[in-house]
Amino acid sequence: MPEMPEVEAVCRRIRPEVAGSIIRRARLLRPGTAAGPGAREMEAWLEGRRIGRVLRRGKNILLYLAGRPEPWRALHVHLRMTGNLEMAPDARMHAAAARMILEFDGRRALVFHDPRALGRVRLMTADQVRELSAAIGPEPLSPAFTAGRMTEAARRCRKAVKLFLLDQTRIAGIGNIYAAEILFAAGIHPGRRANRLSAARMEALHGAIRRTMAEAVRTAGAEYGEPGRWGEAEFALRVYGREGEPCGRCGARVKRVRQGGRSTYYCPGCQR
DNA sequence: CACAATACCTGCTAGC
DNA sequence: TGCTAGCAGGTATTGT
Repeated sequence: MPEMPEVEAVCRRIRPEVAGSIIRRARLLRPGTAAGPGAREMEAWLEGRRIGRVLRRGKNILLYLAGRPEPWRALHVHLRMTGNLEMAPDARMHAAAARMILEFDGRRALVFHDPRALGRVRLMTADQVRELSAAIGPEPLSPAFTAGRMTEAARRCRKAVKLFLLDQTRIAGIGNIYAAEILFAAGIHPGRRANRLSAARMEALHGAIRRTMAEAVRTAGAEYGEPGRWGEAEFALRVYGREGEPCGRCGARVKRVRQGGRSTYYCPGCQR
């Protein structure tokens, strides 16, 4: 489910409780959830560690763990489609979909919950964290993400612009919903080739990415008093999930097409 | 290399 | 009511 704005909201929500806490006990409740080396090994390394910073890069969550005497590591969490991280007041109280539990002092725990079990956790060395970050494109809300830099990336991509937006190596954090909303905001047809957009459209696309993602971060964050909800109620979706409904701007029926095996929604009147 | 298709999982719902 | 096909906000892997 979560795209960058929802992942950011998860980080903001758990950070005050998690940062500075010591992991008394780590439990991986499903073998496949731990990517790479064994789950038992990972649990053993985690126990007794203090969590430092809680950072996000694209859709990736990194919980930094003090090493001493060995070098620090980070617990990398990817929520994929249905994952979520939540604080539980009591580690014994968790749903069937709990995949990892990090128990802190006095029963408090951070629970990785993931019904569909596509999410992954992995212990990373400093080098692996650097590699991960280097493999991902710029954060859309960072100063580094300029119209110029985006245009350069797009010029090298012959795919449909919708698929360009979803490619994490080019821009970090955009997913299926916001890609559709961004293209609606920019007035660009999702099937246009990324490398063939005019300079004016590159500017429009860049602006739409920044505005849409900024708005989504605000709305996803605003809603986070309510655990388990993903911000869909606050952010006004104009095309996503609205197949057959009239476009709020021009009245044409919203269309759904398949791109890269996934649904794309767009307004044939507004997006050319 | 770039790109497309498929695999990975479970749960929900629209339609019969 | 009960079944099933189709779909779900992501990405690693495999194939062309």
